[in-house]
Amino acid sequence: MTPRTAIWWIRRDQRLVDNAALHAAMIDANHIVPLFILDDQLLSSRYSSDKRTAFMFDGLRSLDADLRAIGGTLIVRCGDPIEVLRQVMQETSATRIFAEHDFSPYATRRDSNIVNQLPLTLLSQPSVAHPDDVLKKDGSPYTVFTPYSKAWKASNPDAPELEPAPERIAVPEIESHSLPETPALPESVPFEAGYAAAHRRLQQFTEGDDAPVFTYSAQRNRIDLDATSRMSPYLRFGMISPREAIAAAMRALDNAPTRDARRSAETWLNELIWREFYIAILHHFPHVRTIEFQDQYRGMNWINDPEDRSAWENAETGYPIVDACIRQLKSEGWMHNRGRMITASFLVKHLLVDWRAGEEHFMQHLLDGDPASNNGGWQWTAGTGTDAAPYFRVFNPILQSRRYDPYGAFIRKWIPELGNVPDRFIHEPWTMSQSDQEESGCTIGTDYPEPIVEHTFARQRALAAYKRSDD
DNA sequence: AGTTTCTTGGT
DNA sequence: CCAAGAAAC
Repeated sequence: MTPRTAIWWIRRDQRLVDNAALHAAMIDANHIVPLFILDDQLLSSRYSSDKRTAFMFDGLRSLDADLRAIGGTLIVRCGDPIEVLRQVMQETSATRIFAEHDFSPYATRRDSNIVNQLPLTLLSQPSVAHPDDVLKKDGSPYTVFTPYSKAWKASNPDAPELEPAPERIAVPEIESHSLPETPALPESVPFEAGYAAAHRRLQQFTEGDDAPVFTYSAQRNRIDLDATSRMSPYLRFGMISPREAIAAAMRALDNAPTRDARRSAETWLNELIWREFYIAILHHFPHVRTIEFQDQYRGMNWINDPEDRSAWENAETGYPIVDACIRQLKSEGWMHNRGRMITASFLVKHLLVDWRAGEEHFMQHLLDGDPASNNGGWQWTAGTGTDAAPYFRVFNPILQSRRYDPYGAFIRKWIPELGNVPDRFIHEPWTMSQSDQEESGCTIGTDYPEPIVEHTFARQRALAAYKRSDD
């Protein structure tokens, strides 16, 4: 058989199972170059993150192991993608390049340039529904989630069939750079990179009659429980295919033992569709990356006090739930979604710090940091986005804390200074009397900060600022 | 995917 | 006074 070589250009599809680009490459050719390009442009961006980069390198090492198990190896090169691709095509006589789409703005620019110069074929995913496939009747994109999700479900009624991993792969012997060992992923990060770990977590979340997905509706907001899927870091890098997650959600829908369980599975499926919604929003409205989707809020008078911003970033706001969530973010590289809403609302509304500052901080720490979802979430909280919360929805951090960390277990885990504070004060420790402070070994202002802003005042100030912009 | 305040109908 | 629901922010 004459050798025919194709490049599988790996980007956000770091897996062998259900990989459209790999599959297409293997139909086209009998020699495959599984190529990952270390792109300086991306690694040096101020939105990049040491933890996320370390997680990605771990994932690539895991992918390399998976490739070696079927007779191949991962090829790593550094440099400008188009130059690297040209060079590798020349070295291997590869005739075509296959990659999965990446709809984020930088990737779109990069790929449309390369498509014009090299035989690059882009395949479906990372979203199950291509952003151009779920549109209103008049051909315009949806900007409200519920109708979008209805159209999405109508065009994707059944669980997708997954493409299995290849059993063998033949990779030409060419030079490969080794991946940097540093920065290493800190021990405190509770995510193991790679497909095997992702698949295990997905199974644990969705399989069996007592699977967590069946109690998701009731428990997903409980910040003190491990009741969410935690799939986001894996989906971020395609360490598992979104189709596999969606297939699992649809299977759970079919297998749900009770009406309540079915509703729960539906809720989780909707979360996966939110991800697709925000990919589509960023694709159709790339300007949301820099400015507000709703133009009436483009002239907001943010206070942007640097001390407030740094108090928030350093978990020193004096609101235990906010500070605990920020500590979780920095330690685990992940934050519970309820925590994301609480901390984001606090920064944007209580402190009137521009949402872009929070977006950047999240990008610097989240393993799952993704331009589409992160921007969508921040604009949602700021009330400036598509289908966003109306501006007057200001979270009360004390109420949220009581409701979603009812025993204060999450707060105590992350803020040991408050470990002996009685339950009735754990959500607002500044209300302790002098003697309560002494008894619990926590003096407010010394062991744990005073609240940097008073809730009722902050709420009124936010409402006024938004109202001014709204008029 | 919210919170606060006002209104109503009960005691 | 209180609870529940409506209305406003």
